[in-house]
Amino acid sequence: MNIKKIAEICGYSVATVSRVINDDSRVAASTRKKVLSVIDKYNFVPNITGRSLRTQKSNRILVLLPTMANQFYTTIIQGIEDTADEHGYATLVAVSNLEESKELKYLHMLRMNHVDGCISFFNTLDADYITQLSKKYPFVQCCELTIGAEVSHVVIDNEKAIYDVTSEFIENNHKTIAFISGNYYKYSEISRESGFIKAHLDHNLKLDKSLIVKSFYRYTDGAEAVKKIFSRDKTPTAIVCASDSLALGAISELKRMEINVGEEVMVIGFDDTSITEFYKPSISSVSQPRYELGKEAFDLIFQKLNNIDATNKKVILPHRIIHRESTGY
Amino acid sequence: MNIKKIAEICGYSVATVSRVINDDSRVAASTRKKVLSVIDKYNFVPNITGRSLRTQKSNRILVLLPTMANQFYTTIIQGIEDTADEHGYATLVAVSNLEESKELKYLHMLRMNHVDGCISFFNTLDADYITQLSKKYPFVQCCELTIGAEVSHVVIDNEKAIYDVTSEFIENNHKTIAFISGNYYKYSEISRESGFIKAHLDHNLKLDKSLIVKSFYRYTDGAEAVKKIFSRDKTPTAIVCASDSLALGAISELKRMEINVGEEVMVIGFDDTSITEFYKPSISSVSQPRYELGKEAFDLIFQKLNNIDATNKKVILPHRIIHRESTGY
DNA sequence: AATAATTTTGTAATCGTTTACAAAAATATT
DNA sequence: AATATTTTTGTAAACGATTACAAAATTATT
Repeated sequence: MNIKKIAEICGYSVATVSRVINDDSRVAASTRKKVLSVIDKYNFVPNITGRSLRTQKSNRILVLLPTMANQFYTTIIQGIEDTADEHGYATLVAVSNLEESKELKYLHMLRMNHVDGCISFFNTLDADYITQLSKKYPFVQCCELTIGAEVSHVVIDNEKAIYDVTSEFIENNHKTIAFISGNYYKYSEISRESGFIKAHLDHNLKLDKSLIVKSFYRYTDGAEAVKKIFSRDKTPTAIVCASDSLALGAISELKRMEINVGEEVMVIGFDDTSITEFYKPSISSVSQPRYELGKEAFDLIFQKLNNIDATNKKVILPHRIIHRESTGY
Repeated sequence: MNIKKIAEICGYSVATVSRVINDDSRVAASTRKKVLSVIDKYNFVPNITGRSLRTQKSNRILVLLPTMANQFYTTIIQGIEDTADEHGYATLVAVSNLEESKELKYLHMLRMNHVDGCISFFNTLDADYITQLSKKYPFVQCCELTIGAEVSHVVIDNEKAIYDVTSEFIENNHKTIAFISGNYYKYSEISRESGFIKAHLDHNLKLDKSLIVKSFYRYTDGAEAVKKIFSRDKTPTAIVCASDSLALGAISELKRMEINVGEEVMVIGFDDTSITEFYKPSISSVSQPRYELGKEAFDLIFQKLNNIDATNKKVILPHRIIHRESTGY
């Protein structure tokens, strides 16, 4: 079944049928009614390929993830998908594995009109490239951003999140606080670290830089970091972690050392992935509004889809600090 | 840049250029060389929309998940994606949320040629529908299957997995063993339960049906199940769970009851999701070969993509039982 | 009632490919 | 050298939609 057959059955031209489909005002009410009834009867849905070829639009957006293996993304994608669906867009998910070549390959889909826009969660490409790309194609960064790039994005205030967490510890009389983070030198890491430092400054607490440990985000890296930190003279009474996996590793090492987490030492993670709730002790964490991040990301790209020259918006959504056993609750 | 421009630059017709692109043998070697150099120079990639319209193929497959919120799927999808990519197929991921209407909506993409085939992880639709669908469109079930449907699928031997696990417990002298499962009445559940029962029969161990508890797959359901089981006279010394989340809930409840998991009571989960390794105690589990399941699922659909009448294959991949602290290792 | 203005409909080109079929060129056979 | 065969190339029609533009039908204005 295609538009031509529908047209034949109706006794109108394909142009008229097409106008009905696309809600074009210049078609008589009576005609519209007849055409719609035939469309309905045959369950006709216009072929998206034909339409895409003609309109040079695919009505698809690409979601570009650094990896699939992170619980954190699933709810965000759901938010994107639901919102995209409402606006008649399909969502395609692809994974770059942090490889620039794969990233370029998928971004090539923009140039080829295979997708109309891209929501990206992490870019290895530089600010200039991203800026230029975003001038020509609807492009939005979500949760991470390329520092210096002119592009719409939606994030939480990573600096403030860690600032708040750290300040809370300081206000509860913790004098020695450690910070375990990743070392990709990306926006989220830089701003989280700066939040950690700022909290010390604002509360006149002297900060020993050796309390800041950086490695990767693996579970084992959290454990290693704790070993390192606790080989110092003055050991911390609170540990701020830049991810839940780091917090998990840190806590399991502390348990091995028979240090009571939540009493002797407080630990907090980041992202509030499902493991935080189930672990013993349950892990306090900074929660990002995942579904809303996804929804907002689509809203942002939708503006660009309708007008590529729409101004770049920088949206910041609120985070929440969730206290569980690992911070003594 | 399009094929017409390339043709002009080369001084050949679009037909010849198209033949070069599609590795058609009837083009002179010298011509091929010239055309390829121009294609290379301009970085030309044929427009997939134009091609799709003409060939009535999209070179895309759909992966239909019941939910995104399960770590279990990520590696399988990676396996599908990598293999699909090798064969020039793009992978689209969609989520049904177990709603029949959404499932139908996405399957409609098959009829509309938006995708060439579908790999599905759970179907709410009945065997007849699936059978008919699979006759007309490349369709493969992965990890789950619709009992009675004639369709290619790839699974592990769920019955044998639980049979092996249970048998091991029996052989290690456990006399009272509980089984906690979901109650969707899907293939995996039915076969796992039957493996549990069969192991008892084959080892002449009497089975009290009240030791089989069914609910959902949530963490809390595992905890509830343990409460129920331990309110009996004769409490079990081993618990077989149909998922890791159930095992997690069970273990945390046992801990609350101050029962030593891995010594007094053994617990094993299913799927070997990342939490199993990190929890305290670490959780034993049945591991499915996730990447290979994905790879095989694509291989199966690839056969159907090339010949819709290819015979339906039922592939069974090997599982592994991984022992950790929760079974005393 | 004739004309102008507006609304409704149709014709045909277009998007970027692939592919029957035809035509031309190259090679083989007599 | 003439003809038959094979190889290589080109022409033009599809695929299924949208959309200028033209034409026809309707309505409004005089």
